[in-house]
Amino acid sequence: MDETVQDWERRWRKSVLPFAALAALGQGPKHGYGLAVALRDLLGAAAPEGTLYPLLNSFERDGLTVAEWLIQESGPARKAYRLTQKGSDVLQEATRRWSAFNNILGGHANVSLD
Amino acid sequence: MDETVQDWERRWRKSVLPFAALAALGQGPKHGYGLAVALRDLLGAAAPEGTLYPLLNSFERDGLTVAEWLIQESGPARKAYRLTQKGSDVLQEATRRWSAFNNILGGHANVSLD
DNA sequence: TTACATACCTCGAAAGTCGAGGTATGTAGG
DNA sequence: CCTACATACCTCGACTTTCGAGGTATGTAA
Repeated sequence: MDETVQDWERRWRKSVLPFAALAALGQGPKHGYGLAVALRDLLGAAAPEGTLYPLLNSFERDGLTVAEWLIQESGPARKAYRLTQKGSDVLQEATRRWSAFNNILGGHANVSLD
Repeated sequence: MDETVQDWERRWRKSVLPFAALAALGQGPKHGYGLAVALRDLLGAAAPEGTLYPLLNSFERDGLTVAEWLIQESGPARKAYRLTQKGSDVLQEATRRWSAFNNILGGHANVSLD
């Protein structure tokens, strides 16, 4: 809201981006640019491409996604990323943890995150 | 749960730690070691000291906390960190965003984070 | 032909992470 | 007395991550 919090935009984005990207991919395969657009809608702020593409590479490196080149009749080729089973598992676990920590933040501090 | 998710322990900790630390300080002033213990209870995993102390320094740098040395009659001196008004504001905003994104993860995807 | 949207990427400086190690005090056990 | 452990702080350096800037290319609309 006010500029007090502005300094934390960066930190917030850092924290939320990997999970937001995973969640967006969980709704169906997406290519880099399409994911950037989806994240802009989801988070209200653009994810820098210099962050997004290395992040997608790390997803592949960790076996969370597989990528496939889609050649179009018109326009540049697209590299589409699809969640693997492992990617789905991680997303589900991340969702569980996010929710658990949300309860802690909300004051129900007797919830464990183990 | 299983080892599939194990790789994401590090990423999860990275994401959650700044907020968990801020939330823990929101329940009252703490010194570094005490915060480490509180976080171990809260997150079920120890925050490395090599991460925690630089993080606390960044809190001070950003004006989220003020520190005060407490000399004890017995035992080593403690450096206690207390949230500033700005720190409180940031914690409140972070809590709001965490919750909003939790709704998105939970499937209520029409919630905005702006 | 200028501009913008789509679509990919790299580079390099800056920032952050974190295991290892260092310093010091107090307590408990052998 | 020596060892070990808990408390309590910190730095160092290798590593990873971030991200603004820049580069390449296609298609559309003014």
